[in-house]
Amino acid sequence: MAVTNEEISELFEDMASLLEMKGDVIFKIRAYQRAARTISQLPQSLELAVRQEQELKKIPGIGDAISKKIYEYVTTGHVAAYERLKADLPDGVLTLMNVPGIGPKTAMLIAKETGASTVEGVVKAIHQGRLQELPGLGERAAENILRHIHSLRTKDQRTPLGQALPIVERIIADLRERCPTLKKATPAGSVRRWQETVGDIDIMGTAQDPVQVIDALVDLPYVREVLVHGPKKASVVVDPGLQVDLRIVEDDSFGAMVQYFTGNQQHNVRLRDYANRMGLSLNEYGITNLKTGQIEKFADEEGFYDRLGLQMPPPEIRQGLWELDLAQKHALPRLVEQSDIRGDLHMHSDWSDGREPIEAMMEAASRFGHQYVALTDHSSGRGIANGLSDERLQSQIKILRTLEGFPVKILCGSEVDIRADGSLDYPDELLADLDVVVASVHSAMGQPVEKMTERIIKAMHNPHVTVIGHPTARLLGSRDPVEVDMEALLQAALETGTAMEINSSPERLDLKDTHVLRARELGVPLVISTDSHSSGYMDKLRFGVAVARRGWCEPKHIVNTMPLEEFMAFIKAPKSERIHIFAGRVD
DNA sequence: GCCGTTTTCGGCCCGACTGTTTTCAGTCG
Repeated sequence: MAVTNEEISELFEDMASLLEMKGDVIFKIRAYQRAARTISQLPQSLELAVRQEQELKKIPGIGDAISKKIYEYVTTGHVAAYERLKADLPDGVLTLMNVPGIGPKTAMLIAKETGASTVEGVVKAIHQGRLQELPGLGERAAENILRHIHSLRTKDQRTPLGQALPIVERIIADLRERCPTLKKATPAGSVRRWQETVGDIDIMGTAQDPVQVIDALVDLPYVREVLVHGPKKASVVVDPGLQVDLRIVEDDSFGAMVQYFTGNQQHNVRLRDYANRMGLSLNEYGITNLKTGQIEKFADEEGFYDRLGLQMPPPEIRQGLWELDLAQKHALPRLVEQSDIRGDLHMHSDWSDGREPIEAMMEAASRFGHQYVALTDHSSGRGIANGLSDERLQSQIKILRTLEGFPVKILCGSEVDIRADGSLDYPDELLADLDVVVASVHSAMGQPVEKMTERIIKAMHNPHVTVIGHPTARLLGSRDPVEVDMEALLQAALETGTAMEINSSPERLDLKDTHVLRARELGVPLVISTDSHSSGYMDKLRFGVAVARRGWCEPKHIVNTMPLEEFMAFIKAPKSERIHIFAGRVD
């Protein structure tokens, strides 16, 4: 059975909770929590690392004891220390912690004193008045617990970035319109880090009249509920049900504040640890000299990091992994930017399921500033998407080859279905006429992992397949990714010279950030495409660029940053040679 | 349990909020 990093991360998170219940040393507990959070965002599967006998201790926050436990879990399926802890404590204590407001201490107290081991048991204990009598708890606490039980912590209460970002932009625009004194305004938190989903929205600003801005937020027509309304801070819930926190701060502490609220938490923990060793203490107001007690303020983040002798890491890679080590050496990578992208290799016209004619798409691509663009309408297997028959594809190719009047170089392409058995929808002779072939899975998504992996790898071995489109076929919040051995796909991509797509569509973001980081490590060619179905969609490119940045990609890691001539040479070369061309770029 | 520009021992991020407390513990981000 495959062991996922997520599973291992949860195990250590649980171990930390159990240790806290037992009243163990807080620093040991923190160590487990740190390890858990680091593991949840690692690019590479720990199972694989163990099997390849790699050194786990190189991972920050993982030392002797934890690496041994990882080894134990991967090889035996359980961790003895964890089982012992669980056996020592009342049943169900971990379940109780699913209620917001109930942490390890309270869970332990409730389980021990009331015997409740389920959420229902807690409700019963409250109705019987037994919970209220416990030391440290009272009527208010019981009321809060009851209220929170209705909004149980579940994993999927996060909002896709694609939905959150337009809301942020609208709020900032509306505040600007209503408050002339609003100076700076920027999102912080997971939005600024371009995380694929966000829990809430943080906005930081400076203004001559903070009250005016705070009041303006509270009065916005799409504010559904006001949670907090103070002179410098407000928290509201806006229409689709998303919490927005706005803070207005003094100009001179804006840098420290934005840094603090951008996180992520792991990054901040490591940064403050690092600062402590310099005799400095960090908080959201500035940098304090521990000896003199003097506080320095910072109007911008660059100054803040600079005071610590660090290069400022882009928000997307503030992950608490290795960014601070590189920042210290002033050796952070120059991450890819939207302006580096020279072409879009995945889009549809009204020949299949796009909404606009070819000409409109080409006009938009030209306006966007692309040097080249591939039209990739669906293949015949996508009946529902009005996929092109062999004959229609042939006539489309003819039209595209003679289309004139666009500054952008037009490439003939197709998004061809990878059928359930790994064969493709078009014969090889037809595929050979195309410049760019994006091969994607759109059907039989429930296949077991071995079959799905084999299926996609078979498509990679086709000499005409340029790119694998949205490799896991997930739809954020609505469709789980297909089960596939990503490591095997990436290895096959290397062997066959096939590129992997970063699909920029905000509901896909597929490959995802951690896959991209792994692909980058291995040297797999990556492509950032939009999968546009209308001309207005092309600017979704920024989402794909953000995923690439979260995967630490520089321009050289992305195939479609190549200028036209270089790109044409790349796709004209046989696949077996492409990986060498690409590697020459990366070295 | 982890880690090293002061340390292989002795430190370990920081503050806000809440509800329960008369000075703090627990939870959260």
